[in-house]
Amino acid sequence: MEEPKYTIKDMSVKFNLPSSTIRYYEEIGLLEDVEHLNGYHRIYNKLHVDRLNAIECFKKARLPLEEIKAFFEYEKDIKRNSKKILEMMKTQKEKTLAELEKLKAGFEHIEKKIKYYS
Amino acid sequence: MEEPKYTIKDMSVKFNLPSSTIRYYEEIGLLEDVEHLNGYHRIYNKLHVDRLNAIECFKKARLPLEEIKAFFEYEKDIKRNSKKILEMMKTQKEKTLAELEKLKAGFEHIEKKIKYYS
DNA sequence: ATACAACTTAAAGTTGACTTTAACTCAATA
DNA sequence: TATTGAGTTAAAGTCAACTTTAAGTTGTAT
Repeated sequence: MEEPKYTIKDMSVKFNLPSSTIRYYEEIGLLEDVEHLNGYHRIYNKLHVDRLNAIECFKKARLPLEEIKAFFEYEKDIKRNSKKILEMMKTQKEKTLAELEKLKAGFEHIEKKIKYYS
Repeated sequence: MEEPKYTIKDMSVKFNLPSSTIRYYEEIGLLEDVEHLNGYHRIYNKLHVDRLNAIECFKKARLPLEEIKAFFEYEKDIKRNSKKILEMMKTQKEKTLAELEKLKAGFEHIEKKIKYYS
């Protein structure tokens, strides 16, 4: 079975991201080893799909792209870096939790306004 | 009883915001009618404290400052605008809810990583 | 063969929410 | 009275995360 390949348009549709953003992620090193057909058109594979999925997850948790990139760098040598990764994720867990609390508080403020103006 | 007055430093401490940010909020019209002592030093009152509290709540719900400003504008004529305000708040409720869902999903992704690397 | 849509690059521009800078003013303390 | 620390203004700068632009390339449909 052939490995599935994707054009930038495929990826753009799959992830609902503009092509320019996908190119930008490559430029800043978030997407690596992108094949260029005839040294020109980009071709993506399953690894890139997985990578973009992970990026989207981390984005939801509000990790800055630089942090996400660092994570992938560490992941290249898990043996050496698993402790560092764990530390990083735990730090991020706290931050995300704090964000969640703030957002919940904000949500309740909005709900109060809705009650008041109903 | 005298109405309590606050310097910009008081407000900065009270809200844990840099003075420059408080000045900036005035500049973009989020804080209004700020008294200037001798036409110079800013003096804030209870209304400004209330206003900044509301701003902080809306910020937690991730309303852009422009939206927050629009809300305060509408609030100046509640009779005329209560319907508009309600609509605005309901729209925002949906957005904030969507944000909450995304953040929760992100949080779970982080938790998975922590389990994996523990 | 040619037109055309879709892709490419590098560089510059955008957005929101501040922050910093420089030059100045005022009030309080030594 | 002189200095100092806090506050002021307008304007420019910063930052992350993109987006747009301009000029060029390539594959496909006529």
